[in-house]
Amino acid sequence: MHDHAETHDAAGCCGDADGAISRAERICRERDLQFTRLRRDVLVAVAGQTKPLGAYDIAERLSAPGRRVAAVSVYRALDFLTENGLVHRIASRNAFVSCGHSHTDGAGLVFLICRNCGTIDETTSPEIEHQLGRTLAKAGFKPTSRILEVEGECGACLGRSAEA
Amino acid sequence: MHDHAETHDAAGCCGDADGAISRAERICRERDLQFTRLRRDVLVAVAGQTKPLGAYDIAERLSAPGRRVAAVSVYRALDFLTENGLVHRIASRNAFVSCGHSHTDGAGLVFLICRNCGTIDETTSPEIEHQLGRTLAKAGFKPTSRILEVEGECGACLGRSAEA
DNA sequence: TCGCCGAGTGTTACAGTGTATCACCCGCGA
DNA sequence: TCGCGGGTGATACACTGTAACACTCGGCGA
Repeated sequence: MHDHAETHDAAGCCGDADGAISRAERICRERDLQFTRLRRDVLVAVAGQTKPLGAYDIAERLSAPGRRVAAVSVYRALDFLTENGLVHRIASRNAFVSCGHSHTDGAGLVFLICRNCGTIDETTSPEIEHQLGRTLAKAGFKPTSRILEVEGECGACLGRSAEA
Repeated sequence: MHDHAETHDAAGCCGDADGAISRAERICRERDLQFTRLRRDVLVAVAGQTKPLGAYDIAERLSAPGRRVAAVSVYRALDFLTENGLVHRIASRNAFVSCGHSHTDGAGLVFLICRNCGTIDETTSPEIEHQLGRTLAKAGFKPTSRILEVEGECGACLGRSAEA
């Protein structure tokens, strides 16, 4: 897992990598999929961050003197993880974040990307999902996937700039 | 302009390149910006399509035996055009489409991307915009820009597959 | 008129992102 | 034991985007 696993095992300090891992294990067991070492490592790398990581960043992090992880392998692992809803791709950044919500599809997922600190937050809004459904129906469009990403300044950064 | 300009000058046949051009000319006049040949050519190339074009596609289209247009130049023109709301970037495709709506920012722009035929449509939904505003406010997030892209099957393709 | 300046463009080089392809390993069932 | 399929390693390559510098051209003040 990671270096200071003993000092905490709940959510918190690092994007809750442990939680993501156990969720992944459960999902793979349920769907009869392999949760291999590479896939686990990639998920840990992504989950240990609130900022999005590029595939090449991940490859670099996982590579050590003894082991070289090529970007291709990372992409394959990321494909697997995104297909199973464990990580999300941030289209506007060409980067990936681990999924916080154990999320029911169609929850109206919104990504909040902070211009200032680079942190990515997720929210959901059933109302947006509902309105979007109406809009699509009116347009005669049958959706298979959607992305909603908002860039701006997060609450924490707003607070910091206000007090300065 | 384009080859058969006389046969029509309204909307229609080719994504309404002419309309886009005249809108661009007006905007540049209003804002005291230069609507140069390169910028016009790039806009024409993009506006003549309902499918999104990559920057390199555009460069290729604009290049002719006598003139070579480098991708860099296209990127610069695209930056200019997107800044002024004349074209939009489709983040999920790394590609660009011309903007149909003479659009007031904050209209709740939605891109509908057809999996099947590749066509991109725009709609707007003030209701979504409204809900999104509420959601962001609740999260304490101050937005500067947003993207909402939906992938799926467009009405035309649904019709075609139904009749088959 | 001369020279400067700034915007736009051309050009080269390069960094970052993503995919195709083939080889290899390894577990598993026939 | 053999073959098979999924996962991985490795190389090569295509596509996307940016940095840096040179050049042109029009405007403007000395």
